[in-house]
Amino acid sequence: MEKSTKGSVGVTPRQEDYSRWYTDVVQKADLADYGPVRGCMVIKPYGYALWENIQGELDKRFKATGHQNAYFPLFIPMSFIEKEAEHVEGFAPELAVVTHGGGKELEEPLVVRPTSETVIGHMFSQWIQSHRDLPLLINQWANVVRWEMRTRLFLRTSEFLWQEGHTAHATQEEAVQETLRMLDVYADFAINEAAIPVIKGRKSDQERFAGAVASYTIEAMMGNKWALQAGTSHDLGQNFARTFDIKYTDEKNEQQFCWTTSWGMSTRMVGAIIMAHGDDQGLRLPPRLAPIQLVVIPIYRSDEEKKNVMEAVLDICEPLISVGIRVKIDEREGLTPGFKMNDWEMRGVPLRMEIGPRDLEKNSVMLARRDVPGKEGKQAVSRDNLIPKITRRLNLIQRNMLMQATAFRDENLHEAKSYDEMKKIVEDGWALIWHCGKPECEDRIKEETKATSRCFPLDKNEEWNPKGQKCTVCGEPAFGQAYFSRAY
RNA sequence: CGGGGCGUGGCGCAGUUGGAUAGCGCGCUGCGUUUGGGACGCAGAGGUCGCCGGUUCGAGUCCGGCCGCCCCGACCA
Repeated sequence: MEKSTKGSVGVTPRQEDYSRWYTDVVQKADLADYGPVRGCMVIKPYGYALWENIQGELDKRFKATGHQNAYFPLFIPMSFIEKEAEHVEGFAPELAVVTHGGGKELEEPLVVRPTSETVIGHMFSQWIQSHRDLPLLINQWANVVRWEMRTRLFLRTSEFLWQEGHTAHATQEEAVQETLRMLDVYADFAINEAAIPVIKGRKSDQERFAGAVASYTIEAMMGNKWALQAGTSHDLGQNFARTFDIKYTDEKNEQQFCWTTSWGMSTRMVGAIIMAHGDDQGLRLPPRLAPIQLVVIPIYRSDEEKKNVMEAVLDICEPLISVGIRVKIDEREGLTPGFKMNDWEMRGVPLRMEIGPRDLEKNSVMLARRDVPGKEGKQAVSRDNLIPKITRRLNLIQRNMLMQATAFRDENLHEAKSYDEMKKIVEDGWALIWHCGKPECEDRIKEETKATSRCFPLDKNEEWNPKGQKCTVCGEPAFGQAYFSRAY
């Protein structure tokens, strides 16, 4: 009972202070640390390993859908950013600008990329000549910088890591299709790898990417019922094609502007995983992304016991490792098994195996699930056929975490028939309303309730601007049904 | 940038109206006993008290000025 506050282990309970809980988890689970520069974080090995797993799964999906990786420069001429009117306006306040190089003032300031539509557009215009060059499907893994006022580890830092996909197409249909296809890729990744049940939707004009025709998003619900935008996909129309002169010659030998898209997912996803799954014991990682899937805790008293136990541990682990299960043996000396159990729970390892003298006698091991707290999640299993037993459990945990998160989300989605009803709902959940999509209306809602429009969910909107539906808040014709909630 | 708070070993803090060698918990090092849900004993290491200046016989403590951080508000993956 008096365990969660002892020493350097244990986190602030979520109910007491959710932000502090989050910060505690990030630091105590050893994911990240604060860097010397305001708003910049250091991603520690454990956190980076998680990011690498995220990268791996996404990258696989990008390749499978025909995209190729490339790399574009960090520095962008200021003039590039200024070319697209809405784009500058959107990004101007958060640009980091380099004015000096080699001890001299530069003729033209360089912007540290906040995103790469402009440079990539510039290059695309040189690479694309003919319809035979299309579609051009490019992705880059990179860091970007957006000067932020208030920062939080993983969720909003001045520098962050992400991937940005950039594609050019011959037709609008194809570009729209690409935008939605990549949204599906993100949703598939979130649901099946991260075990986060996201809602796919379209952003309001207010929330739309600066320079896009339409922005799509996957929205996830965090443990405090706030929303987190976990990935975005943008239909850029011909906006960037026109400003950067991305043209191709069609079959009739006529010049046409391309239709472009861009889409991104960032290290913010790590924050989403923490907040969608974490509990008062700390982090809970979905097995498919967890850097360590199975942690093994040897238990022994004497040197004699230690020798026997360690022998069994290696014996048991070798085949598991050889089939690709990510196993960690906790051989640290001078720490009790109890401490180690709590420590690895804090770090979110999905499955734990305890091996001690009693297990050797019975030719068994103890398995404990992170997603089922306490004794209930613990089970002695025989040493025979451990590979399928462990694989099965990891799959179960993965599925269970998705189920838990889905149940939690669904409990907190509510339709609101009136503005008053909506006000109540968004205090502690997401409200679905008919919404006009007008910035003035959204501003008012935000002012009065602190909630913002998250998205017009695709599965609840067969068509935009349906006849006869009125905005629940202002009474103007509705663009569609939209979720509103507090958001990160 | 506005409001609130805070800077003291790695972390969290205490330090009274100025007073002696700056203390406590956790962590860290060594040794021993422990080890199936956050072990214990003993012995150690580690601090220009954010920075600069001032008042004073004497400043962690008082005054002034900087710097940095955290929380709350307007922008954002």
